[in-house]
Amino acid sequence: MGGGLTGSLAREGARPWGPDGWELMSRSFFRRPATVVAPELLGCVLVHDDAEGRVAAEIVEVEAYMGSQDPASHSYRGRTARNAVMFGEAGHVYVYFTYGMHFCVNLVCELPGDATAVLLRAGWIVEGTDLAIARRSGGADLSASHSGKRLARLASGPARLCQALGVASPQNGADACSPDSAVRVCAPAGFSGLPASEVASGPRVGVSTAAEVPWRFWVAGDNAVSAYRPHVPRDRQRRRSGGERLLPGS
DNA sequence: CCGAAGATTGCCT
DNA sequence: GGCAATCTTCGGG
Repeated sequence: MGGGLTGSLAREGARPWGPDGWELMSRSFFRRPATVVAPELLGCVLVHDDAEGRVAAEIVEVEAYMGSQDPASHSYRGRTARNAVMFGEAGHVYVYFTYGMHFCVNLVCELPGDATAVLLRAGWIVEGTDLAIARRSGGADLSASHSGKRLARLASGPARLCQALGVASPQNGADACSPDSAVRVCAPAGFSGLPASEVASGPRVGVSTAAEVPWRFWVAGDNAVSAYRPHVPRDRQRRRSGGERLLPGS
């Protein structure tokens, strides 16, 4: 196949990512409910520039979080230091830290105070593949041996996407609609979302409340979309070093 | 391929 | 103190 680009495209017939024909998403695009914005972000490209270089990913899986109406949203119980960006201007990036080791990235929607957002769950790297691989493999240079399956996993999952793009706490609050921002979202000129036939939806992943609403959207058939895993409540929190054991005879 | 379990920090009850 | 919008490794099939 071609070979001019640094990354592969997720879909046949898509406009190739490059310097021409792509433009920044407008603020007004994000000033709508997250459930409307979310599916339209599929096919757009998230870009992050830093001292190491540029990595860009086509967005292929997202979830909407609906603020005070949505018990699964970080903003459901009001503003805190952590979620403050969600309560601000649309088009900004809300990055949060979770599970003691991972970052995830959202795009803020609607009007200030609404605190709705779209979580970016998976992407295809379309620029900066070598840097993305280096970041995901902890610095080891494994770029030679990369099958399509392994490439698909590079940014498949919200924390993998952030790691591949180098997005973390310093990027929290960045304005994705500003040409001067390190983090931006772009779309082909005139883009108004993928054809409905290419968009699938279903329940959100890893969410224990409001599991019934189909607010997860993905590019139908895309290899980088994580398989659906229903939420499983924890109860295996025991088991520290030091020999806790199950009761005998139960 | 699949399921189970550990890692590791900060937020919220 | 519990557990999270997760990922990885490891062991078995």
